[in-house]
Amino acid sequence: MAVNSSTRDRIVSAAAKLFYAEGIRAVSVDAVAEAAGVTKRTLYYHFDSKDDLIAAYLDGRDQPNLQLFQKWFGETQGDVATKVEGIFRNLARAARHPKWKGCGFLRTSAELANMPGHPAMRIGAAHKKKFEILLQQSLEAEGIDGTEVLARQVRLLLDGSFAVVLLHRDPSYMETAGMAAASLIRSALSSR
Amino acid sequence: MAVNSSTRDRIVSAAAKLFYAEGIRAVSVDAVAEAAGVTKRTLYYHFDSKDDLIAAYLDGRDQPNLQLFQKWFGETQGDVATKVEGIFRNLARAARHPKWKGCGFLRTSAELANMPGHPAMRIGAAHKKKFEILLQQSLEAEGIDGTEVLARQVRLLLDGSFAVVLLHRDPSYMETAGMAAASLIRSALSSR
DNA sequence: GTCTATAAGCCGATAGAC
DNA sequence: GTCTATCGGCTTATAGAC
Repeated sequence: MAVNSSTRDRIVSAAAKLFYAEGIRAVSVDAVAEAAGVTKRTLYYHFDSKDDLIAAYLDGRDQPNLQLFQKWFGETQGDVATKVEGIFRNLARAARHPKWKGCGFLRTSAELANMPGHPAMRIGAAHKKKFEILLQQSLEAEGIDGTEVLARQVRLLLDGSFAVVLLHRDPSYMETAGMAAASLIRSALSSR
Repeated sequence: MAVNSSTRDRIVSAAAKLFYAEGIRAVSVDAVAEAAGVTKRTLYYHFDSKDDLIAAYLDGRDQPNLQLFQKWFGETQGDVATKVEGIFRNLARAARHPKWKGCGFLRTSAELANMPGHPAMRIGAAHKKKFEILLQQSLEAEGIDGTEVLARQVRLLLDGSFAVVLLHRDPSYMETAGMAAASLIRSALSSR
């Protein structure tokens, strides 16, 4: 029979909360199991290893995060530069929440930098690439040239703002990044 | 009498190599002591705690890193936009080295995100701020307006490229970031 | 599928000798 | 200032019962 998926989901949910709040290597499998209300043995029934659990954590964040960015882009009124700037403005608002701890994908990749082939690295890279492609498609719809490079640059500003704000705890950097992104997009718009 | 500083230096040097290569929490105090050729008790004579050692590691990287950036900026021929782009080009070259693992300051801040008041966070923030100020001064010398915002934007692109290249292992993002930085600077130059 | 119990070893940090 | 020896606790992961 199929596994009890609600137990698995509870474990992933507890892992996500703890890994994001404390960091991957700072959180033990014991702590995840306890937070999920299961024994460690049950956790190891559903996941082969802690590495497997880390991968499941990031995999579960992929679609929700992308949808949030799309929501922020879609609900901002204005041209495409303003809509992209809206992503950064919303991100700055999110970063002011006391529980905000940067980007889980980037923080995990920083922590697992000594394991380049780790499944979590592959999932993180794919997630970020999807964001880039969504961005590129939005830019392309405006008839802009060189959208691949432009989408990469906006994405560099986005990930830069995650890193910088995590270090300084000053979300205004996200608004600065949004201005830079809008400026780069407007340069491309004006040379159509 | 003064402590034997060469022993201390050997410990910091061993810590730097290991923390950068493997990550902070992945490296034990035992491993650092062994790599430095001292016992753990000697290490704890020179440092109060592992946290103290982490701070010493980052503190030791502050000036060398800043001087490297200044060297790359200074040796690149051209206007200030081209010179800044030179930093990114040199960084891309460095990132192609197999031992490159991103920015030690950013990776440490990602790993210690759950300890905002950690001495290492303060040292990292100060280091990055110094880079921003050096950049701002170079831009100001060209008679550019709004150099504070511009220096922040270039720095966001720099730290973004550290994060992105660490995840994708594709140093070409650094050249893309350098193009964006040069583009933003040229916009400011042309409106003098 | 979930439990209790435990393996086997590593963790940061310390006591006390010299 | 550096050593040997060790503390108490936590680490990932597994054995075997139900």
